[in-house]
Amino acid sequence: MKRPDEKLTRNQALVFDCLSGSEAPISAYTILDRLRDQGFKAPLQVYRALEKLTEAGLVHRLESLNAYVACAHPHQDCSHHGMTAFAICEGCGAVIEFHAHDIEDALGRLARSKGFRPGAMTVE
Amino acid sequence: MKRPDEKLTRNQALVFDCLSGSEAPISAYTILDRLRDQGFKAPLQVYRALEKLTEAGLVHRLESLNAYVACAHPHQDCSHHGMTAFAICEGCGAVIEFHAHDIEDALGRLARSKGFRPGAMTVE
DNA sequence: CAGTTCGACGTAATGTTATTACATCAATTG
DNA sequence: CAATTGATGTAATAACATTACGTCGAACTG
Repeated sequence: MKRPDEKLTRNQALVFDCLSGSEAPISAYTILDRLRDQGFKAPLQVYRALEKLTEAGLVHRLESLNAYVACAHPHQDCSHHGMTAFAICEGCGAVIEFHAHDIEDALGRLARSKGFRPGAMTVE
Repeated sequence: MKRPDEKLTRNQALVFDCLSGSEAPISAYTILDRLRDQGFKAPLQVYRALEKLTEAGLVHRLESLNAYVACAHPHQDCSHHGMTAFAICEGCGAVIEFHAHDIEDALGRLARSKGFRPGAMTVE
């Protein structure tokens, strides 16, 4: 998997590679454990990296799992895509990521009709 | 708010009433604190009740908040409704719960087209 | 260059959310 | 009655996440 490491710091790159190399979503503490050999010692090192990567659209958080996954198409900028939806296999943990603009629009309209201004959307 | 307490045990009824009486979603530990006067002492008392109430469709878990909320229309049986979607105010925490069958169907079709058989859906 | 600011980092401690393990008790049922 | 089942009580622990505080180095600014 390609890694757009242009502006990534060392910690961010390590976390991103760890996620990219994982078949299924993994938790922050799993990442921590896997990066102990690279010098990681504290959760914060992972969480700080995850925060930046998520902001950059390179990583997504799966709310229903408390786990993280590398973006399936990091060349595009997911952070500009509005909603990202995930299909998650309850058996093996495999994740399919997709963008459905029609669904996003429909949800946005529904929310607005209730007086909400859509910020983030979670669809899993 | 009406409470369909037919088959609820004491603990389940207490937890349900606590959620029903709350404006915004609250965490399991907040529930625990609010029920200390009623004899609650351990997280498990809350989690066990939440599990049953959720199964019964009387309570929903908001994955993005790690919090719980009473069902907005417990007379219907949400557990038979497939997807339940939530609009959550980032400012005040107010929640609107709604069912959107067209969106549910569209998501289901998308998931199936990727080889998934839809189990649970989270839309927030 | 000196001084300042700012972002990333290191470390420790703590806070929050959820589960496991094990014992008890009451109601049902064969 | 014996056996099973489901709800409960209590304690301990696991899993996930944040706060607090100090250091360092790069980039800007005078």
